[in-house]
Amino acid sequence: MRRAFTACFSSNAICDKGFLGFLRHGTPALTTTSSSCRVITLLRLHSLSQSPTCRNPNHTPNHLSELQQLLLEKSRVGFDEPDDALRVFDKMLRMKPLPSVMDFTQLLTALVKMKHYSVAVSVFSKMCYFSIPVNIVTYSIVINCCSHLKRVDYGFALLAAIFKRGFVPDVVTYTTLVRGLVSQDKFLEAELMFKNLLEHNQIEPDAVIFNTIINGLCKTGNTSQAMRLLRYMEKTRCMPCVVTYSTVINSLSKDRLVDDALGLLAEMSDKGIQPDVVTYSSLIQGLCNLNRWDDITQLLKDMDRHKISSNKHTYSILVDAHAKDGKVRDAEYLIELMIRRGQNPNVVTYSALMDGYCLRGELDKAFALLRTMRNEGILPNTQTYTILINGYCKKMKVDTAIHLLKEMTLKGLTPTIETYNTILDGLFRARRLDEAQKFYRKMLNQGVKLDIVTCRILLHGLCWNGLAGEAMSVLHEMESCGLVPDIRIYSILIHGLFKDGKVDEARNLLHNVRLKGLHPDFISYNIMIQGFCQEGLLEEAYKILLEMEENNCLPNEVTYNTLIRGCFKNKMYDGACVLIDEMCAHGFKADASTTSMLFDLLQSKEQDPALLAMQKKFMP
DNA sequence: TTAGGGTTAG
Repeated sequence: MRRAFTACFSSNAICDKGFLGFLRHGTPALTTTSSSCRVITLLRLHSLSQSPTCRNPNHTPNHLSELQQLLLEKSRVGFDEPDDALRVFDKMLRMKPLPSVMDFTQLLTALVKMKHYSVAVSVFSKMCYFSIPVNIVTYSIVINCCSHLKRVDYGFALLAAIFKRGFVPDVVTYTTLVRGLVSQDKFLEAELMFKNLLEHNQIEPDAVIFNTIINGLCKTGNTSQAMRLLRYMEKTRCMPCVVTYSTVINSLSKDRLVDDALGLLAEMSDKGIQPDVVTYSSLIQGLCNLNRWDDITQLLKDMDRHKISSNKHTYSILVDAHAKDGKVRDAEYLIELMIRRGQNPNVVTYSALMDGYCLRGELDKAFALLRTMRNEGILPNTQTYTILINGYCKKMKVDTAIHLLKEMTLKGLTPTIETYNTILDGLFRARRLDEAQKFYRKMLNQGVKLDIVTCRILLHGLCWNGLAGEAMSVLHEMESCGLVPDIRIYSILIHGLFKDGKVDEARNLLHNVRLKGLHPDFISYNIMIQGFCQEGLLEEAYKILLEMEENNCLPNEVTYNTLIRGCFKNKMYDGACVLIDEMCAHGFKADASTTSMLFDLLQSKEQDPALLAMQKKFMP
């Protein structure tokens, strides 16, 4: 196990196909599939390419104007298949005179609309090969494709080509690159590039490039800086727009600062900037996270008043919130409602409902929903399977979960680290230790990159199965591989050590936590109190209680209940009585386990004076 | 100037 762990953390080799490999990889085979629309398209183009050519520059040949109309239409609605676009491209190559740069860029746009970014890149490379004229717009489109494919490095290679060919990149070209950097978690580089462009007057910044940077700030957790940039925009010629506000509102909502977000909404209205469905959906999401149902109703009414219709996103947010809150019937009703209002649920909507079923343990319904999705032609994705796998694992049906993992892989879906973590946890919880360790090794062999959650599951699994010693060895391995354990990892281990009766080791680890300057949280403090109580070390448990108060981590209901039960167990009824009074004074209540313990004690025949006093107090 | 860039959901 330890060796396996080391192997995982030291193997970070990345397979890089390079630009050509990437092009080859991205080029689909020019074969198979047909649809009525495609046939019509091809017939039209066939007739276009057969028609006589016209070289009069003052007169657009009929076939070209037809092509332009077709491309315009396709760039609006997209082709049915990428193959269609490629066939159109081949016909265009053979046309005389050659269609214009704009015609070719419209073809690329159509591919981008269909999200066939790698196909668009390969079309571009063919254009270069056949010396088809290109311009800065063509380059910007292709850079955008590279950004979407998370290959901003190729985007920069294209920027070099732009300079080499004497074109001048404009604000759109640079915005695309900035966005590419942001989407590849290179925000600092994006910010630096933006600042340089401004300092050297390379661009006249517009709202879009500002919004891209603001979005980057939000994504990197700098919402307050994003807010400052919004304020800065107000002082410039390009004023913040609905997208600027929506981006910041979305980020504030995610940070649980929904009241600030609502403040911005009011500000927008004051300034005459109309919020749209994205603005409202972001706010609704924030309110859902805080279960502020009344405010959500209010916002939905506001949307109605302003004639802003909910879209798939809005409904999915609402379905998810209801499902997570256990209100699956309401979630089902919302899906019915969205269908009635002409919004078809998609994989996100159904997966959210499925999560609700799984949380309630209604696995039959969750599985039936998977079938419904398939019948409706909605393909379940990795997250759908992960939700279902999680549902089965929580119900200890790990074999079904593993079967689903195989099924998703066969369907060409790539499980994520969350999928693997879920199964690993399921195996440990089902106490199928050998299989868990085997599964873990398989994860490593397949090159799955572990995260801190995997480590927690592994350590928790070992501790849960009475192998705290082994878990400690894994911890040391983790540290030697450069992974910094957090307080949750230490809590798991301290819990495990106490569980195995290794009190001295638990104490040592606790000492290490303090030495490392980590701040224990409620959970870790409560674990320690429980551990000491279990061992009859009430004095040490009480010291932890005092430490909590000193460290501004005030004891909660769990703390008091744990300590009180510890007192009962160790026949320290006086102490229990004082703690009960203190707990009540703080507005906390005895939980089910403490109450039943107290009830049993009061029923007992024990003649302890403190117990008799308690009897008088609780059963007068 | 009929072609290119920015915000939301599980």
